[in-house]
Amino acid sequence: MKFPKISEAVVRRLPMYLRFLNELAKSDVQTVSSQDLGRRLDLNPAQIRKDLAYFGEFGKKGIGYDVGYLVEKIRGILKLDQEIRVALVGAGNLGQALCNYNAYLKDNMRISAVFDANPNRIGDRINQLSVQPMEELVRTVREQHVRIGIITVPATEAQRVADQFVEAGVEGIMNFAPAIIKVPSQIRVHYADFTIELQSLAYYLNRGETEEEE
Amino acid sequence: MKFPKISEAVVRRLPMYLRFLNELAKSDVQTVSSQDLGRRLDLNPAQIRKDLAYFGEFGKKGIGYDVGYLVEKIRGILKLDQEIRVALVGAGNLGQALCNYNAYLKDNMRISAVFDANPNRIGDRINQLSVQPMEELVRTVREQHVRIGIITVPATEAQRVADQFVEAGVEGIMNFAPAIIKVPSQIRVHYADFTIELQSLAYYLNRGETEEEE
DNA sequence: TAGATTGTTAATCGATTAACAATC
DNA sequence: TAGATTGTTAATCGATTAACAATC
Repeated sequence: MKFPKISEAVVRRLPMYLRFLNELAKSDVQTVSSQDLGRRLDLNPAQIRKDLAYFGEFGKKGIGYDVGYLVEKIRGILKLDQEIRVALVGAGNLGQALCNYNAYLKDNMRISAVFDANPNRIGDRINQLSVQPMEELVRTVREQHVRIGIITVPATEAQRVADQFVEAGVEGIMNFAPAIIKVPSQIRVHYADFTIELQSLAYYLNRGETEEEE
Repeated sequence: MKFPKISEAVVRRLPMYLRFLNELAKSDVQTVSSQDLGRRLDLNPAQIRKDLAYFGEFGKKGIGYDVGYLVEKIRGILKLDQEIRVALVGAGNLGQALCNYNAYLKDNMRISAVFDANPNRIGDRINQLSVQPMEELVRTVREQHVRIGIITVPATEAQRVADQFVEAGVEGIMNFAPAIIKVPSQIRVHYADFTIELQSLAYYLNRGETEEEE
């Protein structure tokens, strides 16, 4: 199941398709066309067909795509047909939020360990999990076959945590800290950088506007 | 200060430049070249020069860019030279995390009001702010001249909250809920969709790998 | 059969990169 | 002056969209 060189843009659309398809499945919709998908997701139908066609012929001409079948296929492509273990470092507000989201991530991703550098937090229970000290990270991650590491620590600590994850052998890192981290090239890093999102949003505000109707 | 049609990609790089420039300024670095920036941010220097040139001639040939001057310019472009008020709806884990981040967003964005639909949370204090009931959203947002709304509620409630923000006159919305929201076209929506980021990360994992050295 | 919709090729559009004259 | 680096034009690359034959 090897695929050609797929662009990042394509890969990032797959989870969007999946989410909508899951909604459709829940509503017992059997079939969906690229036009339906496009209307809902604000995408060009041709783009959707092209995206899917990179991975196989999932549709039927004249009919569209079988919802259940397409869900299975996309899950397979994204490797969500197996459980993927995740570890999180930084049990602060954001880290706790993500742990509790666990339900949300249910789509076969599971946070299976939480770590923190603050001794006061060690042993705290977050959504079934007990917060562990940093010293146990490498061993635990290896033992549990954790494949993705989530970083929710201050920017100054991000690189250090990333190094530990790398040492422990994770394959991907999701970094919420506002910092660029350096890792070996075979390890994939995705950023969730809230500040950048918010600052770029500011660009689109209307200039000035401090004067108001009183 | 009106600019030509700038692509989203360019706008999203500006905050990255800003962040690194701020670091340089703190280290008392006077001057930076597009090559320095590119090395650090993993971008092509030509791209950086081109990005900046959309907005003016900020550099000196043979020298580079003055760090302090460029910081001021980018802040102006992003409209961060004025305080931008932000309101947040959903005082759950994630909402609280973002409120406490307030320090981080200090770059002239300030969360000035927090709302929640849960009666038990009304009046709770989060980082100086008292959680208000949804009924007060429209009035408060108008009074405080809030320009950006942050949504951190469950997906099922996201559209309802967005509608309220729109009614109250915000100019931009930052949506953390895993749901697409519909708003009038003059209102800008940015998504911070953690699930999509994580699922697309899974794509890049190595297939299979459940068998391990034991 | 007529209508709908896919998969795919070709056309278009836009973004990134290279190259270089201008100049500090 | 020689070396460095910008701003900008031209070349390249890649992604999106249009179009349409195949076919359910």
